[in-house]
Amino acid sequence: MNEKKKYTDQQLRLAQVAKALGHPARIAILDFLASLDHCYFGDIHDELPISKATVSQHLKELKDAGLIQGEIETPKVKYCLNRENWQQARSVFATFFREPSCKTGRCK
Amino acid sequence: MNEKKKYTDQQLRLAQVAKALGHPARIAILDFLASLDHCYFGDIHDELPISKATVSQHLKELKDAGLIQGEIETPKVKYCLNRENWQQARSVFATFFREPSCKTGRCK
DNA sequence: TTTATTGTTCGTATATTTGCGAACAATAAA
DNA sequence: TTTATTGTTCGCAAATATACGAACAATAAA
Repeated sequence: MNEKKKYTDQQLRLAQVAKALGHPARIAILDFLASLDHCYFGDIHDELPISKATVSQHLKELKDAGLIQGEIETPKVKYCLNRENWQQARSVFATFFREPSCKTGRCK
Repeated sequence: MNEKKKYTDQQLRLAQVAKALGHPARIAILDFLASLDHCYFGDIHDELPISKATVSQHLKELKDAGLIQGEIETPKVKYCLNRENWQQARSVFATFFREPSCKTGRCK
């Protein structure tokens, strides 16, 4: 048994999402995906100054964090935001930055 | 000269802050600091399941990201949020999660 | 069948992150 | 002076992250 507290689920999820956002390439990908309904791998690659292998890797991380989803449309791969988890992330951050008194009390 | 775009300052700053938030210990530290006006190193260490050397390291990262500030009050060290940068971070995230149409247009 | 297109995966190199104990610094107390 | 308190810094080990070229898979086109 540990003597000190571990982290809450909220803290773990927030850290997980923040980590996924912790690279400019991934931010650029999300900015891009948020600006349209969907697009293909090549479109994303064209937006970024890195190799396709690296883009693919960043996309995988975003997918693992639940922020985006990909779907094969042979011969292309279609990507889009996972809008549901995107809103969840938004709310997790909003809560984090909210005044502490609002988290516990009667703050709308 | 690079052929493809680099990242915008906004994207770089957001990634930098997100990276600083990308570990549960640092989230826990910020949650704690946000809940009070200030506190001392020992108080933070008591909240976390990690060694003081590691706590000190996490604090340094948060300080480097501009999210907190420390001040020596011999023999203790007082820590608190950097409220100004905290609000800036809040707004950078809020913008990021905002609908794209709101970023360019006439959205309040 | 051969060739082209579109991405993913593999293998590898390098850099960064995380974590800890030990040593250290600065001051105060005994 | 010696001892205790409070944190930081150093040195190191192990784990992750970042990046890329090459190889590969799946399909479509020639």
